[in-house]
Amino acid sequence: MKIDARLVEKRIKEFTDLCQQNRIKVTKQRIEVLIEVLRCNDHPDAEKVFTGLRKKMPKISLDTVYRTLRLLNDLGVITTFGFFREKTRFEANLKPHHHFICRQCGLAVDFFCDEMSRLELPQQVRSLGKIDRTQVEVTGICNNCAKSVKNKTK
Amino acid sequence: MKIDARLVEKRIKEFTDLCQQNRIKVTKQRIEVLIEVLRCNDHPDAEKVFTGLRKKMPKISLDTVYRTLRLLNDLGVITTFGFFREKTRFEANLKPHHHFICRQCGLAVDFFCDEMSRLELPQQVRSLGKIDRTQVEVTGICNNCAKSVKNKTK
DNA sequence: GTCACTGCAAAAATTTTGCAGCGTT
DNA sequence: AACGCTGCAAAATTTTTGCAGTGAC
Repeated sequence: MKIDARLVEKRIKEFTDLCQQNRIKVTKQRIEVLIEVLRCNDHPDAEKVFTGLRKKMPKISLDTVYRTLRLLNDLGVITTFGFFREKTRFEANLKPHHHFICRQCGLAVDFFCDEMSRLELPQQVRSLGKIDRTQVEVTGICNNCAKSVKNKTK
Repeated sequence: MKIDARLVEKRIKEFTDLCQQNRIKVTKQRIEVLIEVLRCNDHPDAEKVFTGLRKKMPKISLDTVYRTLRLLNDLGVITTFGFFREKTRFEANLKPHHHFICRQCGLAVDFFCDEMSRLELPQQVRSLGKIDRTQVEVTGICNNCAKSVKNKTK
């Protein structure tokens, strides 16, 4: 709940600098959405950001929150937990394993790694509850997508 | 693409046994959904399972696929990739870190662990593409939820 | 035969989009 | 002053639910 004002200033500055570089406007709503995500350290969804913000900014609309979250995510100012706008995906492989996921196309490849599977969790984590599964998620851009990105001017 | 018939038999038997234990009916649709998820090794979403199945079973409906996937997931016969029916969640913490997530209530706690952050990925994985992030996801039941579950007869 | 399951259609929930007016640059 | 952004409402997308008939036990 404690919020470090200096950190918030720093993160806002990072954001406004990025806006200037990208000719994106700095608006009250955008600043407030960023502050709200910084303030909530419990990985809020769009709805929670929205209701949290309404106390300070009663006129903000849910779609602006969605648009802003996407913008902040695209700029790399915030991240998503799991994937952005992804449907639920299923898998039948119940053996302990890990994933490589391409954040461009969603390609998901299973891999096994004894070293990782044997990892001991810090006591601090084990004390949070009963652990069922420890899984490594490796995120990146797959070779296929890397090829197509090279064609565009990035 | 290669599908091991013996493995499929084994998994179907596991499922039918669970059905008998739980007085759940074994239907053609349920068996076929399970086979389809076993057959797709690319972590399909409900829509993909549905369209894949329609070739064999043209009358199956999308809502049956959804219902069945949820049932299989609840029985522990399949898993989801990320979380089932979860909204997109955001976080402002950009430093490399890991998560404990309660699969009951969605509680997400960040934690740091040098040993994990320093993990070297197998060559097999690094060759899949450009790696941006390696994150450990620990899934379980948090202490709070464990308490409330104890009250029910499980 | 019973009652859980399916398919249909319709609803709920989540996220996106078109548009007219407003506010940042 | 220009034009990107907001809020509204409406649409699109993903997932769930009510109901009458069907099929598993």
